Amino acid sequence: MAALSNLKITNHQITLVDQVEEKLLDYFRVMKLKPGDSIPKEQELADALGVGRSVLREALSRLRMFGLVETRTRRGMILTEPSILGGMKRVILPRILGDEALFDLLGFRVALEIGICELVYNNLNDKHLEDLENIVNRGVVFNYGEYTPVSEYEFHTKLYEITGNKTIMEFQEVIRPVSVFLKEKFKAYFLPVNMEIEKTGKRVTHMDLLDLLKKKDKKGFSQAMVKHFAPYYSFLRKKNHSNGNN
Amino acid sequence: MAALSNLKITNHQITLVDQVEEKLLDYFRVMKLKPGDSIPKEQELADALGVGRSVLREALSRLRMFGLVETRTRRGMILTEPSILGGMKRVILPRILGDEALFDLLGFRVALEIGICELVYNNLNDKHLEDLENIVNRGVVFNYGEYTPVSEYEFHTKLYEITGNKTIMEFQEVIRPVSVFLKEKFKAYFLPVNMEIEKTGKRVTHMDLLDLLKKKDKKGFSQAMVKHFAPYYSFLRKKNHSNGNN
DNA sequence: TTATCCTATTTGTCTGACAAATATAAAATA
DNA sequence: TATTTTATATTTGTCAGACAAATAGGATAA
Repeated sequence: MAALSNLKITNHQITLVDQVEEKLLDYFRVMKLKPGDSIPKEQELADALGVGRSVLREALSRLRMFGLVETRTRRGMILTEPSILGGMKRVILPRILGDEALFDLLGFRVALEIGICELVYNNLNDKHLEDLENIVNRGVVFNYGEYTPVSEYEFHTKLYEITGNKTIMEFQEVIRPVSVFLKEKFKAYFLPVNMEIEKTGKRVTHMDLLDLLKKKDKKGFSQAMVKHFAPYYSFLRKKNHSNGNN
Repeated sequence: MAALSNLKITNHQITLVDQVEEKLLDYFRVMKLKPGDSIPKEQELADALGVGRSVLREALSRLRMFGLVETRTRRGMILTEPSILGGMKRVILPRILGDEALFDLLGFRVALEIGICELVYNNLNDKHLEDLENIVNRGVVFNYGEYTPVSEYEFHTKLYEITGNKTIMEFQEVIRPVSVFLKEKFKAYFLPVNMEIEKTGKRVTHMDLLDLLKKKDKKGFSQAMVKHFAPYYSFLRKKNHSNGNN
């Protein structure tokens, strides 16, 4: 049923701070507080929860981190609208995350990028096409038909931007280091794949994608995007990569 | 260029805790620490950074929250592999997030769900088909051809599961409250849309999706998924929804 | 050699203190 | 009286010290 119930097997014992954090979030929920609403001062909260101010502050520190609460001296604390991916940003440290997590993130990114095709197509206007054209025209290919990281970045960032979805845009920024890191770490895999694609002329270029958008060919665009990401799909399908240090 | 550079305009002044948090993350990066590696004890870190132990602990509390560090009494602290979406889980509080953020999350979810089609298709095996069949067979429709939340949940969760991507699965769990909340809040929008779909016989059912998977019709499956989510797309296209309180 | 106990160390928590900032009240000025 | 300035009180940010609980590692006993 709940396939993910094993995610919360926290080995380390639950500390007071954890409990207070939970209690605070519950408090916000129960009181139906909204951004802008003020919450009691530290001492009051600490007393109400029966903990020291330091414990309360450690819990508050967590909530402050993703902008769920804001405090100004003497003015008390107010609830604010949190940054959804703010927390994620901090823990995306490719050198600390294990390969499995990194692969999952790459798969996540690729899936999302395919998934936005519909949104891109729905939102597309002439200004977007013009911008994309400029990006494609100044795009630089550096070896075996691969785009430079900057060109690649500009083009796909523009696609995200066209969706008009800020969370998706932010996600792209957060997850970029992972793609860059994996491409570098496993270049022994990607290089020959790219050479093969180049040789067989099967590459889907940014220009191709743009042309399909210009032609208002929705299905063609979606399918071309899938092809464009083919190297990643084949990479992810082979789960047993060596460490890339050969 | 950097379309998101305005994300960090933090109004509130940067506190010592924020700085220490940054310094700690830098320290991990620079020292190339990996999960399992131990880090200096609190007092040493505090002294090294020239701050009190309480400030250091507030920063550590944040890192502990996503499982980036773990501490055991007397045994010191060790780095651990963080939970990528752990932070996100905490701030997805539909009643606190604004409508724009909620819409963005819904769009994110729909895009991702469309995007996983390729991964689902790639990973699909007979056991998966059997499981899906069971889920579809015991699925319950409750009004105007709409599935009950449980049936809907089971089917789509299974699709996520087939991808074999833990981050994607976890994401589904995190974001579910948003879909549920929005569907309830804006049922005045969704109800007539669903009635219309039912009347015109254009509904793509879970059975339809399963049949396409059985037939190994990849393109058909992807396109059917887009149709299956049509109500959401049309909902998101109309940005100026009233508060749903009419 | 193995099992048990002791001690020192480290984290978790509490309390009290003070500086900095500022909302509010009080006082001074036009 | 209305407005500006000043003073006070309050609240957060930070530090320091204390102690309990847990336990690693050594000392001691079997």
